[in-house]
Amino acid sequence: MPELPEVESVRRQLAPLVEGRTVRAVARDPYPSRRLGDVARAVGGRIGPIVRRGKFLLAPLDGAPPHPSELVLHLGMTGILRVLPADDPSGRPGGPDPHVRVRLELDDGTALVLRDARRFGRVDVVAPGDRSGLPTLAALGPEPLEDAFDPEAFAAALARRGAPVKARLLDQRLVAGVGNIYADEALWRARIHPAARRVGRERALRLHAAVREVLAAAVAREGTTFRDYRLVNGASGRYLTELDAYGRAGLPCRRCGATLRGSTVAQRGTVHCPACQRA
DNA sequence: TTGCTTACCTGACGGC
DNA sequence: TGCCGTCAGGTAAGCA
Repeated sequence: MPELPEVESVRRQLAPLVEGRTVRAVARDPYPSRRLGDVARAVGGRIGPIVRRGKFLLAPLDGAPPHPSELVLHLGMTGILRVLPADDPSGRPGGPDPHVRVRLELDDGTALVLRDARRFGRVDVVAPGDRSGLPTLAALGPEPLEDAFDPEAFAAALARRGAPVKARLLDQRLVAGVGNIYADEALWRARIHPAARRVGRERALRLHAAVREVLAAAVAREGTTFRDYRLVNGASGRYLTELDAYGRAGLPCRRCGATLRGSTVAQRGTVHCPACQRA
C-alpha cells in the first residue's frame, strides 16, 4: 500500500528517467473509471520536476496549448509505475498484462506505465494548480518530514476531542502521507492507543516525533513491500522486517512481550499492544 | 463542521 | 479441483 515512504521512493527513481522528456502518445485502459481523467491531454507536454505531496506525485507539463498543465498521479493501493522500452508489449493497455491502466510514450523510446490491479490509482491532467477535482490534495496537511509539520499545532489539534487518533492520522488534513501501516507504527512507537479520542500535549508531541521517525526510517529503506508495492526498477521496499505493529497481530510486542492485538479502528485493520498502548 | 458509513475494485486466501 | 465468501485499504461521496 503506497504511503509517503513508498511514493517518495518511487519519485526518486522516476524523476531522472522521465524529467525533461516529452509525451508523444497516451494510451489508457478503456474500462470506464472516474479515477482516470483526461490523460490524453498529456500529449505534447514536456515533463518538469516531479514533486510529491502526501501520497500524490505532481509534475508540470510544459509546451504548446493545452499546456502548461499538470500531471497528477496517485498509486492508490496497488499502483506500480514502471519505465519500459516503448516496444515492450507488457506495458500496453490491452496487452499481455491485464492490469496496465495508462501508458505515456516518451520521446526517448521509453514509456511510463501505470500498472494497477485494483484500479484505485488515479491519473489526471489538470490546469496548473487546479485542485477543484482533487479535494484530498486541496486540503492536504503539512509534509511530516518538513519544518511545516509543527509539533505544537499538531498537539493543539489532537487536544480537541474528536475521531479516534488513528482516523485523524489517516485523514491527510492533520498531516500528509500517513496510511494504515505507518499510522499503526507511529502509534506503537508513541505508546498511544489507536482508538484514543483525545491526546494530551505530552503524548501528542511523542506521536509527532514518532511519525517523523517512522517515515524517515521507511524512506531510508525505500518503503514496505507487503504484497503489491514495487519500486520503478521492480525492486521491493526493505522496511517490512522493521515493522513493530502492522501485520504482527498475535505476535509478541518487541517492547514488552505482550501479545499484539488485532482490531478495527477507523474501518481499518489495526494492530496495537494492549499492554503498552493502553486506552 | 465533523464523524461515520458505504462504494469502488480485484487478488489472495480459507473453508467446504 | 472449483466455488464461494471474506478481507485488504485510499479516496470520494453521502448522510446524520
